[in-house]
Amino acid sequence: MHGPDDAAEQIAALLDGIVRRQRRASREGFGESVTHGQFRVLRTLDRADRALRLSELAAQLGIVPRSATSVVDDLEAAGLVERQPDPHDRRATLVDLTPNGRQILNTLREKRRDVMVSQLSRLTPEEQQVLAHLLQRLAND
Amino acid sequence: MHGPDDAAEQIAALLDGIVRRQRRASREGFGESVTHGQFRVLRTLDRADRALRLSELAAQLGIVPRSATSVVDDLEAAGLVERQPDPHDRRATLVDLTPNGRQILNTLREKRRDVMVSQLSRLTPEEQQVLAHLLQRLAND
DNA sequence: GTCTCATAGTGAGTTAACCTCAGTATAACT
DNA sequence: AGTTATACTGAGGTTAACTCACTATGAGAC
Repeated sequence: MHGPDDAAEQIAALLDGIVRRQRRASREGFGESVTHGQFRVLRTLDRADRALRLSELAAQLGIVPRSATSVVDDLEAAGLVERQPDPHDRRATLVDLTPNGRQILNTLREKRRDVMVSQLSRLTPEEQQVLAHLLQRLAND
Repeated sequence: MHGPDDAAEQIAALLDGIVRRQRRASREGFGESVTHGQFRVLRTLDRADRALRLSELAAQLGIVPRSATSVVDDLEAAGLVERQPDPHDRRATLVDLTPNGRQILNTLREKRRDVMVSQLSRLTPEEQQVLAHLLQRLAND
C-alpha cells in the first residue's frame, strides 16, 4: 500500500509544494504591480514575438478563451498590452505587448529569476541542466 | 542576457506548466468528491499519523490558520475529518481523519497516481528516480 | 490573585484565477 | 440565401488563498 515504489505520488507532491512556494515568493516579489496570471500573458506574448489572437493566446496559456479575455482586460487597462482588430477576420482581436508592457516584463523576469535562482542554488549547474531536461520531457504535450 | 542562469527562468516555467496540467487532470479524476485543497488536508493528516491542531495543520500546509479552518469545515461536513477539543489546551482543536476519510484518501491517491503515472511514463524508471531526488533537494526547506 | 499580553480559532469580507453558459457578430459552407 | 461554425464577451459561479477584527483561553509579571 505505502510502497516506496510510489515515485509518482511522491513526485506529484514535490512538484506541488515547490510550485506553491515559488508562486508565493513571486507574488511577494511582484508586489502590487502584476499578478502571476498577467505575467504569464506577458511572457507568452513576448515568446510568440508577434500579436496573437485572443483565442491563440488562451490556447498557449492552457485556459479557455473567456478567461483570457479577463486577463487581457486588466492588462490593457494597465497599458501593458493592446488590442487591435484582426484585419483578416473582423471577429478576431489581436493582442500585443506595448513597449511599456515589454519593459515591465523584463523587470519582472529578473525578479522572478532571483527567486528561482535562490531556490535552485541547492543544485549544481549540472544538476539544474539535468532537471531542466527531464522537466522538458515531462512537459511536452 | 541569456546567461547560464536562464535555466532558472526555464525551470520555473516548466514546473508551472506541469503542475497546471497535473492539477487539471486530478480535478477531473476526483470529480465532485473532493477538491485538491481538501485532498492536501487528508494527505497531511495521514502522513502525520495523529490528530493535528488546526494551526499545526495550517503550518504543514503552508497556509494561514484561517484558511485551514474553512477547508476543515467542509471536510468535517462531509464526514472525512473530525474536530475534537484539545484536552491540554481549551483554546485548541484537534483535527483527525475519520475512517471514512482515510478510505476516501486511499482511493483518491490511486486516481491521482494513475494520472501521474501516465505523465511520468515518458521517463524511464531511472529517470524518474533522478527527478524525484532532484525535486526533493529543491523542496527541502 | 489579578492584570496584562500572547495564542488558538473563527466570522466577515476580499482577491486571483480559473470555470460554464448564453449571446452577438462575423465568416464559411451548401 | 440559409445554416452552421468560430471569435469574443457579459453574467455569474467555484476554489483556494488572503486580511482584519473578535472571543476565549492560557501564561507571565507584580
